[in-house]
Amino acid sequence: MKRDGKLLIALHILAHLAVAPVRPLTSAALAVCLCTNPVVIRRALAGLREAGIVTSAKGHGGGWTVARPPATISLREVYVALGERIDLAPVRGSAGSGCLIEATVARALDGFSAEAEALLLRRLDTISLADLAAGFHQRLIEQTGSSHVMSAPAE
Amino acid sequence: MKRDGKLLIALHILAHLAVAPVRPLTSAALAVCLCTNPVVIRRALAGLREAGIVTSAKGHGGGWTVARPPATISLREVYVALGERIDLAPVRGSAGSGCLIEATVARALDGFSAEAEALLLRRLDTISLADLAAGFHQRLIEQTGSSHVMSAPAE
DNA sequence: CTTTCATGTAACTATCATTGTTACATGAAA
DNA sequence: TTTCATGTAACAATGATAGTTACATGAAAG
Ligand code: FES
Ligand code: FES
Repeated sequence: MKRDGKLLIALHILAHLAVAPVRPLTSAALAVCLCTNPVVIRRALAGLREAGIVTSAKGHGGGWTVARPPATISLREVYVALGERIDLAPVRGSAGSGCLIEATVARALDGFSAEAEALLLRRLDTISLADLAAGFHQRLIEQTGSSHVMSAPAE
Repeated sequence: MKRDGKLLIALHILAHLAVAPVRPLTSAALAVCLCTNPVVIRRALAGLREAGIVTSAKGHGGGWTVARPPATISLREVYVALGERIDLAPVRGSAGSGCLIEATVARALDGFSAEAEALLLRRLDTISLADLAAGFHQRLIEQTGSSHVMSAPAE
Protein backbone atom coordinates (compact mmCIF):
# COMPACT_ATOMS: atom_id res chain seq x y z
CA MET A 1 0.00 0.00 0.00
CA LYS A 2 2.93 2.27 -0.24
CA ARG A 3 4.55 3.99 -3.05
CA ASP A 4 7.94 5.31 -2.16
CA GLY A 5 10.61 2.93 -1.04
CA LYS A 6 12.30 4.88 1.70
CA LEU A 7 12.91 1.62 3.50
CA LEU A 8 14.68 0.10 0.53
CA ILE A 9 16.96 3.09 0.15
CA ALA A 10 17.72 3.26 3.84
CA LEU A 11 18.61 -0.42 4.03
CA HIS A 12 20.71 -0.12 0.93
CA ILE A 13 22.74 2.63 2.53
CA LEU A 14 22.95 0.77 5.82
CA ALA A 15 24.28 -2.26 4.01
CA HIS A 16 27.05 -0.09 2.67
CA LEU A 17 27.87 1.22 6.11
CA ALA A 18 27.76 -2.24 7.62
CA VAL A 19 30.29 -3.76 5.25
CA ALA A 20 32.63 -0.76 5.30
CA PRO A 21 32.80 0.27 8.93
CA VAL A 22 36.47 1.19 8.84
CA ARG A 23 36.02 4.80 7.92
CA PRO A 24 32.93 6.96 7.74
CA LEU A 25 31.31 7.17 4.33
CA THR A 26 30.40 10.59 3.03
CA SER A 27 27.01 11.49 1.64
CA ALA A 28 28.72 12.36 -1.62
CA ALA A 29 30.28 8.92 -1.97
CA LEU A 30 27.02 7.16 -1.16
CA ALA A 31 25.17 9.39 -3.57
CA VAL A 32 27.50 8.39 -6.40
CA CYS A 33 27.09 4.73 -5.61
CA LEU A 34 23.33 4.98 -5.39
CA CYS A 35 23.02 7.27 -8.41
CA THR A 36 21.32 10.03 -6.48
CA ASN A 37 21.98 13.26 -4.68
CA PRO A 38 23.90 13.78 -1.41
CA VAL A 39 20.99 15.64 0.11
CA VAL A 40 18.73 12.71 -0.58
CA ILE A 41 21.14 10.53 1.35
CA ARG A 42 21.17 12.92 4.27
CA ARG A 43 17.41 13.11 4.30
CA ALA A 44 17.12 9.36 4.26
CA LEU A 45 19.52 9.01 7.18
CA ALA A 46 18.22 11.91 9.25
CA GLY A 47 15.58 9.80 10.94
CA LEU A 48 18.00 6.98 11.54
CA ARG A 49 20.41 9.31 13.25
CA GLU A 50 17.72 10.51 15.63
CA ALA A 51 16.86 6.90 16.35
CA GLY A 52 20.49 6.17 17.25
CA ILE A 53 21.04 3.78 14.38
CA VAL A 54 23.70 5.80 12.59
CA THR A 55 25.97 8.66 13.54
CA SER A 56 27.28 11.50 11.48
CA ALA A 57 30.45 13.55 11.79
CA LYS A 58 31.36 16.82 10.20
CA GLY A 59 34.62 18.08 8.87
CA HIS A 60 37.66 16.22 7.71
CA GLY A 61 37.26 12.47 7.71
CA GLY A 62 33.63 12.91 8.57
CA GLY A 63 30.63 11.06 7.22
CA TRP A 64 28.25 8.32 8.27
CA THR A 65 28.83 5.23 10.38
CA VAL A 66 26.58 2.68 12.02
CA ALA A 67 26.13 3.62 15.65
CA ARG A 68 26.06 0.02 16.88
CA PRO A 69 27.20 -3.41 15.73
CA PRO A 70 25.05 -4.37 12.72
CA ALA A 71 24.03 -7.59 14.47
CA THR A 72 22.14 -5.54 17.05
CA ILE A 73 20.19 -3.53 14.50
CA SER A 74 16.99 -5.19 13.36
CA LEU A 75 15.13 -4.26 10.24
CA ARG A 76 12.19 -3.54 12.46
CA GLU A 77 14.09 -0.74 14.12
CA VAL A 78 14.86 0.81 10.77
CA TYR A 79 11.26 0.45 9.66
CA VAL A 80 9.84 2.26 12.67
CA ALA A 81 12.59 4.86 12.65
CA LEU A 82 11.50 5.81 9.15
CA GLY A 83 7.92 6.20 10.27
CA GLU A 84 6.63 3.76 7.68
CA ARG A 85 3.08 2.61 8.02
CA ILE A 86 0.59 0.22 6.51
CA ASP A 87 -2.65 2.09 6.24
CA LEU A 88 -5.53 0.90 4.10
CA ALA A 89 -7.80 3.78 5.03
CA PRO A 90 -5.88 7.02 5.40
CA VAL A 91 -7.97 10.05 6.27
CA ARG A 92 -8.58 12.27 3.29
CA GLY A 93 -8.53 15.91 4.24
CA SER A 94 -11.87 16.33 5.97
CA ALA A 95 -13.62 13.41 4.32
CA GLY A 96 -14.45 11.65 7.56
CA SER A 97 -16.79 14.47 8.41
CA GLY A 98 -19.85 12.96 9.92
CA CYS A 99 -20.38 10.01 7.65
CA LEU A 100 -20.97 7.01 9.84
CA ILE A 101 -20.54 4.43 7.10
CA GLU A 102 -17.14 5.72 6.18
CA ALA A 103 -15.99 5.84 9.78
CA THR A 104 -17.15 2.29 10.33
CA VAL A 105 -15.42 0.95 7.26
CA ALA A 106 -12.28 2.86 8.12
CA ARG A 107 -12.19 1.41 11.60
CA ALA A 108 -12.49 -2.10 10.29
CA LEU A 109 -9.74 -1.55 7.75
CA ASP A 110 -7.54 0.06 10.35
CA GLY A 111 -7.85 -3.01 12.51
CA PHE A 112 -6.76 -5.25 9.68
CA SER A 113 -3.95 -2.92 8.71
CA ALA A 114 -2.71 -3.01 12.27
CA GLU A 115 -2.73 -6.78 12.30
CA ALA A 116 -0.86 -7.00 9.03
CA GLU A 117 1.68 -4.49 10.23
CA ALA A 118 2.15 -6.37 13.48
CA LEU A 119 3.02 -9.48 11.53
CA LEU A 120 5.36 -7.49 9.35
CA LEU A 121 7.12 -6.08 12.39
CA ARG A 122 7.54 -9.55 13.82
CA ARG A 123 9.15 -10.70 10.61
CA LEU A 124 11.39 -7.68 10.31
CA ASP A 125 12.51 -8.29 13.86
CA THR A 126 13.97 -11.63 12.89
CA ILE A 127 16.54 -10.14 10.55
CA SER A 128 19.41 -7.92 11.54
CA LEU A 129 21.46 -5.62 9.42
CA ALA A 130 24.34 -8.05 9.79
CA ASP A 131 22.20 -10.80 8.31
CA LEU A 132 21.41 -8.62 5.37
CA ALA A 133 25.00 -7.69 4.80
CA ALA A 134 26.15 -11.27 5.00
CA GLY A 135 23.61 -12.35 2.45
CA PHE A 136 22.50 -15.29 4.53
CA HIS A 137 18.96 -14.10 4.36
CA GLN A 138 18.71 -14.92 0.71
CA ARG A 139 18.73 -18.62 1.33
CA LEU A 140 16.37 -18.01 4.18
CA ILE A 141 13.88 -16.25 1.96
CA GLU A 142 13.94 -19.01 -0.60
CA GLN A 143 12.84 -21.41 2.08
CA THR A 144 9.57 -19.53 1.94
CA GLY A 145 8.63 -18.37 5.32
CA SER A 146 10.64 -20.57 7.66
CA SER A 147 11.24 -17.55 9.75
CA HIS A 148 13.78 -18.45 12.35
CA VAL A 149 16.42 -20.68 10.91
CA MET A 150 19.24 -18.64 12.27
CA SER A 151 20.07 -17.07 15.58
CA ALA A 152 16.78 -15.35 15.99
CA PRO A 153 14.67 -15.26 19.11
CA ALA A 154 11.71 -17.55 18.86
CA GLU A 155 8.27 -16.04 18.94
CA MET B 1 2.17 1.83 2.81
CA LYS B 2 -0.27 3.36 0.49
CA ARG B 3 -1.52 6.81 0.11
CA ASP B 4 -4.82 6.86 -1.66
CA GLY B 5 -7.68 5.02 -0.10
CA LYS B 6 -9.31 3.50 -3.15
CA LEU B 7 -10.42 0.62 -1.00
CA LEU B 8 -12.13 2.90 1.49
CA ILE B 9 -13.99 4.74 -1.25
CA ALA B 10 -15.04 1.54 -2.98
CA LEU B 11 -16.36 0.00 0.23
CA HIS B 12 -18.17 3.17 1.07
CA ILE B 13 -19.98 3.07 -2.23
CA LEU B 14 -20.66 -0.62 -1.93
CA ALA B 15 -22.20 -0.05 1.47
CA HIS B 16 -24.58 2.37 -0.14
CA LEU B 17 -25.51 -0.10 -2.82
CA ALA B 18 -25.92 -2.88 -0.29
CA VAL B 19 -28.41 -1.02 1.87
CA ALA B 20 -30.39 0.42 -1.04
CA PRO B 21 -30.74 -2.40 -3.52
CA VAL B 22 -34.25 -1.49 -4.56
CA ARG B 23 -33.31 0.76 -7.40
CA PRO B 24 -29.96 1.38 -9.07
CA LEU B 25 -28.06 4.37 -7.73
CA THR B 26 -26.62 6.80 -10.21
CA SER B 27 -23.05 8.00 -10.21
CA ALA B 28 -24.35 11.52 -9.76
CA ALA B 29 -26.30 10.66 -6.61
CA LEU B 30 -23.37 8.79 -5.12
CA ALA B 31 -21.06 11.64 -5.99
CA VAL B 32 -23.23 14.09 -4.11
CA CYS B 33 -23.33 11.84 -1.09
CA LEU B 34 -19.59 11.28 -1.13
CA CYS B 35 -18.76 14.89 -1.92
CA THR B 36 -16.89 14.05 -5.08
CA ASN B 37 -17.33 13.82 -8.82
CA PRO B 38 -19.46 11.31 -10.76
CA VAL B 39 -16.49 10.33 -12.87
CA VAL B 40 -14.55 9.47 -9.75
CA ILE B 41 -17.34 7.13 -8.76
CA ARG B 42 -17.33 5.47 -12.17
CA ARG B 43 -13.59 5.05 -12.08
CA ALA B 44 -13.74 3.54 -8.63
CA LEU B 45 -16.39 1.05 -9.70
CA ALA B 46 -14.93 0.19 -13.10
CA GLY B 47 -12.69 -2.52 -11.69
CA LEU B 48 -15.47 -3.91 -9.55
CA ARG B 49 -17.71 -4.21 -12.56
CA GLU B 50 -15.09 -6.20 -14.44
CA ALA B 51 -14.76 -8.42 -11.40
CA GLY B 52 -18.48 -9.08 -11.39
CA ILE B 53 -19.10 -7.39 -8.07
CA VAL B 54 -21.35 -4.65 -9.36
CA THR B 55 -23.34 -4.07 -12.52
CA SER B 56 -24.13 -0.88 -14.33
CA ALA B 57 -27.05 0.07 -16.54
CA LYS B 58 -27.41 2.95 -18.93
CA GLY B 59 -30.39 5.05 -19.75
CA HIS B 60 -33.52 5.74 -17.83
CA GLY B 61 -33.56 4.20 -14.38
CA GLY B 62 -29.99 3.10 -14.86
CA GLY B 63 -27.14 3.23 -12.40
CA TRP B 64 -25.20 0.86 -10.17
CA THR B 65 -26.31 -2.23 -8.30
CA VAL B 66 -24.52 -5.03 -6.50
CA ALA B 67 -24.26 -7.98 -8.83
CA ARG B 68 -24.69 -10.56 -6.07
CA PRO B 69 -26.12 -10.77 -2.57
CA PRO B 70 -23.90 -8.70 -0.27
CA ALA B 71 -23.38 -11.70 1.98
CA THR B 72 -21.47 -13.45 -0.80
CA ILE B 73 -19.11 -10.55 -1.43
CA SER B 74 -16.04 -10.59 0.79
CA LEU B 75 -13.84 -7.59 1.37
CA ARG B 76 -11.02 -9.67 0.02
CA GLU B 77 -12.71 -9.82 -3.34
CA VAL B 78 -13.02 -6.07 -3.40
CA TYR B 79 -9.42 -5.65 -2.36
CA VAL B 80 -8.04 -7.81 -5.11
CA ALA B 81 -10.44 -6.42 -7.69
CA LEU B 82 -8.99 -2.99 -7.03
CA GLY B 83 -5.47 -4.28 -7.57
CA GLU B 84 -4.29 -3.04 -4.21
CA ARG B 85 -0.92 -4.22 -3.03
CA ILE B 86 1.36 -4.09 -0.04
CA ASP B 87 4.82 -3.47 -1.39
CA LEU B 88 7.68 -2.33 0.78
CA ALA B 89 10.19 -2.25 -2.03
CA PRO B 90 8.66 -1.06 -5.28
CA VAL B 91 11.00 -0.84 -8.23
CA ARG B 92 12.05 2.69 -8.98
CA GLY B 93 12.28 3.31 -12.70
CA SER B 94 15.54 1.56 -13.54
CA ALA B 95 16.97 1.56 -10.06
CA GLY B 96 17.50 -2.17 -9.96
CA SER B 97 20.37 -1.72 -12.36
CA GLY B 98 22.86 -4.35 -11.45
CA CYS B 99 23.25 -3.57 -7.80
CA LEU B 100 23.28 -6.85 -5.92
CA ILE B 101 22.76 -5.36 -2.49
CA GLU B 102 19.61 -3.62 -3.54
CA ALA B 103 18.22 -6.68 -5.24
CA THR B 104 18.90 -8.75 -2.16
CA VAL B 105 17.25 -6.31 0.20
CA ALA B 106 14.31 -5.94 -2.15
CA ARG B 107 13.78 -9.67 -2.27
CA ALA B 108 13.77 -9.94 1.49
CA LEU B 109 11.31 -7.10 1.83
CA ASP B 110 9.12 -8.56 -0.87
CA GLY B 111 8.91 -11.79 1.06
CA PHE B 112 7.79 -10.02 4.16
CA SER B 113 5.35 -7.88 2.24
CA ALA B 114 3.82 -11.00 0.77
CA GLU B 115 3.42 -12.55 4.19
CA ALA B 116 1.77 -9.46 5.58
CA GLU B 117 -0.53 -9.26 2.61
CA ALA B 118 -1.46 -12.90 2.94
CA LEU B 119 -2.55 -12.28 6.51
CA LEU B 120 -4.48 -9.24 5.42
CA LEU B 121 -6.28 -11.22 2.75
CA ARG B 122 -7.20 -13.86 5.28
CA ARG B 123 -8.71 -11.23 7.53
CA LEU B 124 -10.54 -9.50 4.72
CA ASP B 125 -11.99 -12.83 3.73
CA THR B 126 -13.77 -13.12 7.05
CA ILE B 127 -15.97 -10.09 6.45
CA SER B 128 -18.62 -9.74 3.82
CA LEU B 129 -20.23 -6.65 2.48
CA ALA B 130 -23.38 -7.63 4.32
CA ASP B 131 -21.46 -7.65 7.60
CA LEU B 132 -20.20 -4.19 6.89
CA ALA B 133 -23.61 -2.86 6.02
CA ALA B 134 -25.19 -4.39 9.09
CA GLY B 135 -22.52 -3.06 11.36
CA PHE B 136 -21.85 -6.50 12.76
CA HIS B 137 -18.24 -6.15 11.87
CA GLN B 138 -17.58 -3.91 14.83
CA ARG B 139 -18.23 -6.68 17.29
CA LEU B 140 -16.27 -8.97 15.02
CA ILE B 141 -13.28 -6.70 15.17
CA GLU B 142 -13.28 -6.75 18.92
CA GLN B 143 -13.39 -10.52 18.86
CA THR B 144 -10.31 -10.81 16.69
CA GLY B 145 -8.16 -9.27 19.35
CA SER B 146 -7.81 -5.87 17.82
CA SER B 147 -5.58 -3.62 19.82
CA HIS B 148 -7.80 -0.62 20.21
CA VAL B 149 -11.31 -1.02 21.51
CA MET B 150 -12.99 2.29 21.04
CA SER B 151 -15.78 2.82 23.48
CA ALA B 152 -18.64 2.21 21.14
CA PRO B 153 -21.70 4.29 21.89
CA ALA B 154 -24.83 2.17 22.01
CA GLU B 155 -26.37 3.06 18.68
C1' DC C 1 44.23 31.00 12.64
C1' DT C 2 42.97 29.90 8.08
C1' DT C 3 41.67 26.53 4.84
C1' DT C 4 39.22 22.65 3.62
C1' DC C 5 35.95 19.30 4.13
C1' DA C 6 31.42 17.45 5.24
C1' DT C 7 27.05 17.64 7.46
C1' DG C 8 22.36 20.32 8.44
C1' DT C 9 18.82 22.69 6.51
C1' DA C 10 16.07 25.74 3.91
C1' DA C 11 14.23 26.86 -0.53
C1' DC C 12 13.25 25.89 -4.94
C1' DT C 13 12.31 23.02 -9.11
C1' DA C 14 11.12 18.67 -11.41
C1' DT C 15 8.59 14.61 -11.66
C1' DC C 16 4.94 11.58 -10.90
C1' DA C 17 0.50 9.80 -9.23
C1' DT C 18 -4.02 10.79 -8.01
C1' DT C 19 -8.04 13.50 -8.14
C1' DG C 20 -11.29 16.71 -10.02
C1' DT C 21 -13.40 18.53 -14.17
C1' DT C 22 -15.13 19.05 -18.82
C1' DA C 23 -16.63 17.17 -22.98
C1' DC C 24 -18.45 13.95 -25.93
C1' DA C 25 -19.82 9.26 -27.68
C1' DT C 26 -22.79 5.19 -26.62
C1' DG C 27 -26.77 2.96 -25.44
C1' DA C 28 -31.32 2.26 -23.15
C1' DA C 29 -35.78 3.66 -21.60
C1' DA C 30 -39.64 6.89 -21.92
C1' DT D 1 -37.08 11.45 -30.82
C1' DT D 2 -35.99 13.01 -26.38
C1' DT D 3 -33.94 12.23 -22.09
C1' DC D 4 -31.16 10.00 -19.02
C1' DA D 5 -26.98 7.72 -17.44
C1' DT D 6 -22.83 5.22 -18.24
C1' DG D 7 -17.97 4.89 -20.74
C1' DT D 8 -14.05 7.18 -21.81
C1' DA D 9 -10.79 10.47 -23.33
C1' DA D 10 -8.47 14.69 -22.36
C1' DC D 11 -6.98 18.12 -19.45
C1' DA D 12 -6.19 20.97 -15.22
C1' DA D 13 -5.43 20.88 -10.16
C1' DT D 14 -3.48 18.88 -6.34
C1' DG D 15 -0.15 16.66 -3.48
C1' DA D 16 3.82 13.82 -2.43
C1' DT D 17 8.43 12.66 -3.41
C1' DA D 18 12.84 13.31 -5.50
C1' DG D 19 16.39 16.17 -7.16
C1' DT D 20 19.00 20.52 -7.02
C1' DT D 21 21.12 24.72 -5.36
C1' DA D 22 22.72 27.56 -1.79
C1' DC D 23 24.43 28.65 2.46
C1' DA D 24 25.32 28.18 7.57
C1' DT D 25 27.64 25.22 11.04
C1' DG D 26 31.24 22.79 12.83
C1' DA D 27 35.47 19.89 12.88
C1' DA D 28 39.93 18.44 11.38
C1' DA D 29 44.24 19.58 8.75
C1' DG D 30 47.74 22.72 7.48
S1 FES E 1 25.95 -1.47 -3.37
FE1 FES E 1 24.12 -0.89 -4.36
S2 FES E 1 24.85 1.01 -5.09
FE2 FES E 1 26.41 0.61 -3.72
S1 FES F 1 -21.59 9.60 2.24
FE1 FES F 1 -23.32 8.42 1.93
S2 FES F 1 -23.15 7.21 3.71
FE2 FES F 1 -21.20 8.07 3.73
